[in-house]
Amino acid sequence: MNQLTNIFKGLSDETRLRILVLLYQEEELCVCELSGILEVPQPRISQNLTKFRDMNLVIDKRKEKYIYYSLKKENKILLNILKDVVDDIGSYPKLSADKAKISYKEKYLKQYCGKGY
Amino acid sequence: MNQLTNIFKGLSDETRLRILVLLYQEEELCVCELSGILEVPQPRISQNLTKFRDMNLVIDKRKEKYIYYSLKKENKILLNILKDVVDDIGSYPKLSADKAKISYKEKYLKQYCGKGY
DNA sequence: TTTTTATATTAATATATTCGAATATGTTAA
DNA sequence: TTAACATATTCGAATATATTAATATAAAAA
Repeated sequence: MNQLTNIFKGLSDETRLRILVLLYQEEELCVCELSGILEVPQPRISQNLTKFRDMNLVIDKRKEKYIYYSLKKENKILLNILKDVVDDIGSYPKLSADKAKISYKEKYLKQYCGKGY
Repeated sequence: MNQLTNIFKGLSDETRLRILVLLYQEEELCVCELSGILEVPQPRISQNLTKFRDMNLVIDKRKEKYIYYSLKKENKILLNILKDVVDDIGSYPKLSADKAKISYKEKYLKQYCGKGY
């Protein structure tokens, strides 16, 4: 039950909610993409992702310079809750705006130079 | 979106989650029933219910001596989330135990003497 | 009216959270 | 190796939240 209240605590902060909603909509995102899309300083993104990892809500995978985060698919409750939110995303302009920015995510890989990742 | 993170904040505390889960499963409960079922002091129940009322998550209705609280049916997001939790209530022994105690709720109306309420 | 019961509020204190600044670590590229 | 970049960690200040005890209000019963 602590696991459950912790999930809600995770969702109770705007930045963290935005991160999780983005990860629900996009298979994986790295720290700098999240920082760029949300316009939130990198350390804050990183701190929150660390908490999520400690809570077993996300996993991380390094790909060269970048570390990509994605939701743990095993956590059904979290996925169900995020589905509830995303199903109603039209009611939340900020979440919709974040989603729109996913298409431009490469922009936030500052060193991106067409190498295919 | 603040409304949304506030809902999650509401759910992120064990006592508050238990209150909302009870109200999801039972049309209405008064303060002393909640206090008795959860074994949590009355002022704490009352304070949390006041916050819920301020957030438009519950409504209250006086019936003689007692004040009964119930969920606002308009808040679809909250109801959906509570459904997710209750659908998996078997995973949360404390929530299941609370639910079982609903049958004895009259016990917590200390002045109950068979008058039909 | 006085007492009892149910609920709400307040004040004091303890605890937790958030955020930014500074810094550290790890990786890649030159 | 050094420089540049991506990510992580630590710490302190400001703020928010939780908890308890004491007390207030309001309705019902005596």
